[in-house]
Amino acid sequence: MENTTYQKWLAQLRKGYLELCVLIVLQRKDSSYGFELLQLLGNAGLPINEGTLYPLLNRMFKNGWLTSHWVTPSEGGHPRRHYQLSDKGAELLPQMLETFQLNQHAVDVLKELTS
Amino acid sequence: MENTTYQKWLAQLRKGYLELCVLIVLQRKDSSYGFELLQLLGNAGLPINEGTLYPLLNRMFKNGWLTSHWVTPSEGGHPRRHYQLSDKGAELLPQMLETFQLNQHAVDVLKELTS
DNA sequence: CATAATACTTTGTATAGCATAGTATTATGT
DNA sequence: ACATAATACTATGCTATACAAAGTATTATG
Repeated sequence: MENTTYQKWLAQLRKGYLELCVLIVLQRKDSSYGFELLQLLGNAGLPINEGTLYPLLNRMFKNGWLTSHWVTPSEGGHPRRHYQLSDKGAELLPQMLETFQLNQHAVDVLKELTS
Repeated sequence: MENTTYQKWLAQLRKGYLELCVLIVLQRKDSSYGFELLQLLGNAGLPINEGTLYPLLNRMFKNGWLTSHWVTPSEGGHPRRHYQLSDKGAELLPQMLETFQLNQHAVDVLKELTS
């Protein structure tokens, strides 16, 4: 239990960050769906909870950052809810990336501080 | 109001991140207090709300990441609550920095994805 | 025919950033 | 002497998100 507060901190650090990651993937892949993103991000070193991703996709859709449609796979299987970047999402992504990189830069600046 | 959801996202992205920044500053400066951190981070491009920073310092103290003592400035002025890195905080900081940089790396990996 | 895998939904909990208001002391200008 | 600004910290209420856990439904497998 030694690093419980660290684990809690980790969950906080992921706020906002996960949305950025989803936007990046959807820009690269054109279209994807929840279960695939779950595996894709997991394989990229970002294991993400079902109960995190699905509500997150829903929020991003409601915010107008994504468009969505249901797809029934021709090869059979459970219907999938596919998501794509909307115009708004495509406009937002570079802003978010810039902010993310500015944060990275600020950390580097602070590390140069002298007492 | 066009980017209200972007502003909300920004607030989310700072979660966890601000704590990391405070830890970095305290490692470099040995000791600091709320009002000074407010200005220091502001000057480094991270304007931070009073109502964000003071509770944040309190939480970090309660988590055992910081030690604290009150200082009455010899030159006069309002008493200041000084904070320093605790052993636990000093142990946590490199872990957090690594996580933060891994996140940066994951973003770079995702940007290399091909459809 | 039971089980696992695929795929999405819903509910409840904890936490953090922020806005706002409040308290208190010292310095400054007239 | 007195109002105002600057310094410095505290407290309250709101909103939003990550996660755990449980639930629903379909298809594939042994």
